[in-house]
Amino acid sequence: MTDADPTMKRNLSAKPPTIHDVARLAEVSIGTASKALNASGRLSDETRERVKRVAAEIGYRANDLAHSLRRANSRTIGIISNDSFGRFTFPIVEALEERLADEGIAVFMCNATDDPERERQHLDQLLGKRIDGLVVTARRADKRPTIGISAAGLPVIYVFSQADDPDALSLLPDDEGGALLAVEHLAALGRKRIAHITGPEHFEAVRLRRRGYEKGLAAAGLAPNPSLYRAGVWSEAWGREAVADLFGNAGEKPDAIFCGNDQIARGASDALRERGVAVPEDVAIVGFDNWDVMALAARPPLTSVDMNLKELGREAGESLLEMIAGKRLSGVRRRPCSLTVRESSVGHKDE
Amino acid sequence: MTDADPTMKRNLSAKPPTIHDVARLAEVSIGTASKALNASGRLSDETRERVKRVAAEIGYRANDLAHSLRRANSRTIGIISNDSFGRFTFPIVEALEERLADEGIAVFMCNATDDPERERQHLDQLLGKRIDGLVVTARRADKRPTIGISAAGLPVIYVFSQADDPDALSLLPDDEGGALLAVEHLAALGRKRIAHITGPEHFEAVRLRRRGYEKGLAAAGLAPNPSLYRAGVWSEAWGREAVADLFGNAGEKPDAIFCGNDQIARGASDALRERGVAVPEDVAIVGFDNWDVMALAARPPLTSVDMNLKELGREAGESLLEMIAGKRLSGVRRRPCSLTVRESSVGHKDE
DNA sequence: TTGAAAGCGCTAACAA
DNA sequence: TTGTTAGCGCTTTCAA
Repeated sequence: MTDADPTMKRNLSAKPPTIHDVARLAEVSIGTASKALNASGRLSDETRERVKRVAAEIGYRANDLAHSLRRANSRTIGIISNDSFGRFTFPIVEALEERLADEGIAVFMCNATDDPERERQHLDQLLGKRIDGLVVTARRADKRPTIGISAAGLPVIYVFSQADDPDALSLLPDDEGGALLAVEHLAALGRKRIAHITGPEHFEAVRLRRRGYEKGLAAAGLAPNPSLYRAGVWSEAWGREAVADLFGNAGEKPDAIFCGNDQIARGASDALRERGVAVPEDVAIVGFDNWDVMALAARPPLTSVDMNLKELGREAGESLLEMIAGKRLSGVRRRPCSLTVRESSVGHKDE
Repeated sequence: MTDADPTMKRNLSAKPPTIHDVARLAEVSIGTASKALNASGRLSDETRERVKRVAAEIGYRANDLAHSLRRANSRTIGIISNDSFGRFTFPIVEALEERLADEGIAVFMCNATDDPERERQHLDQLLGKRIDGLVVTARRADKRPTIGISAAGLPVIYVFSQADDPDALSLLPDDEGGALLAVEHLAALGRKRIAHITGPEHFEAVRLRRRGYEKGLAAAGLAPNPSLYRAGVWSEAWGREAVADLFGNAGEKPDAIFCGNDQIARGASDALRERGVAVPEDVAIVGFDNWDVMALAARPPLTSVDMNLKELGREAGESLLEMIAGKRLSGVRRRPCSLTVRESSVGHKDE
């Protein structure tokens, strides 16, 4: 695999051309070449064209390192995840990167996977690279310790992750509002006995979604029934189990289920079908996350709350840009969720 | 949200301390300070300690930009995905980042989402940052055009993505070998009529896995039966449909199904259960990808081929480091898959 | 309109 | 053992 042919050896000494090379070949001074390439200052068109032509010919690309050294900024930011990048952080990071790329800002990606030592190490490295800003993200939307920034004045944003420092800016989906949307939707369909099967209560998102669920019931004039609320884990198996429990014994059955995520919703949907309960005719289902893999594969496809993560990422980029420009932002901002309606709540659309 | 209190205004002029500051406060020359902090050269312990103490006190962190400008390397690499980062690329990128972080190399993340113009733009930016190496990745393990590198000598690795340039290094999972593992496993369990339900044939992975499937049959002395091979799409619905087709008409039924991915496998598994066919007693199932969300939620959990993507990423990092060190690597390298055995092929483990 | 030169922060070669 | 200085590639003043 290793090529020993010396003529094929990659030319390690082939350094990229510098502005000095351009200036020499175009027979102008370095200062003139710089002016020509940066379209700044007064210069004859002839000279400018000549310099540009030479630059293109030799494939000149300005060295951003040198540029950053002169200016105080690196046009670079860091994004650090204290849990492995996953399903939730990914759309966020992607949209953020896209927004910043528009401004010519590059993104360093660091994964600290809940290892504080590694986080510190990454942070130190990023600081050495003189990043202009930092984004902290996580898998769980719970509070995390404020990042130990030794560089005062570095703009920091927490996305899908909440700092315990009130001076920091945190960007989160509006879990409560999302849940409210779901319940309003079910109530508007005439459902009266709306159950809520959700994840572990140590997640702040679970508590917030529950609050939205209860507000939704109240707004629809429905009395909350504690036996229709079930907290468990984030799995399909739990969704099936909770349905077995809710429908297994005598007593009044729910006519709708709002689930804490799409996996639970899918499990619930499967369990209902297997019991011979029709979805959505007998029981309407709404999930949370709008994760296509789950929502579309379920039978019928799931109506689900969408956290608009891409939008969240784009906005994080926007805010970071503002902070880099000198604006001070802080506090917790929650962005609205939306509802994607499919057959699990409204029946076959074509019928 | 914007804080107008001037005393709270972040100190934009608070530049990070330089080695000059350290030298001044420690009352030594800049050269001495540098030597002390880099643990190089002869120096009195007393001076070295004093410099280090001062550096720690004022929170000095060397400016990597200046450092990189002096040395020819930036200790930075770029990773560019020509499709959005997803389920497959993520573990790869993560492991790669982790491996490189060990060497103090930071990773720029760029997403080009099949937009050649954006890819060019990102590449230009990365070149400006004087990256030491580049990793190209993609969602589909098919051939892609060699990246248009104007910087001769820049080490490039294609991971989970294959360049059409034979001089480039591509790192891929061994799809054929993985399929072989699956079929060997099923044959060893005594299955004789092994079907293969898979994805679209325009994927190279589909063609390779089919070849592995056929080799596996041959190795077990089983005659290939064209009617047991079904190519379709990568969805659960297709898995269900193919099962309905395979089991719907008279004629001999398969006693095992090797599926092209876990979604198909799950669909197949669901369809079999709903037909009253027992898995694995009547029909054993093996999936591909070992995607926990699918494999563990299926009933029973799926035996599946694991592409060892983390390992692939780690190895990509390793190879890139070697290339940066001057080694020339090229060609297509396929890394072995492994088989994760669960109840869909061997029945309840506890019984 | 163009050129010369300082300096961003750092390291390394050389001088003291 | 410590200090001085050139120079990495760039932009920007100031001078010509």
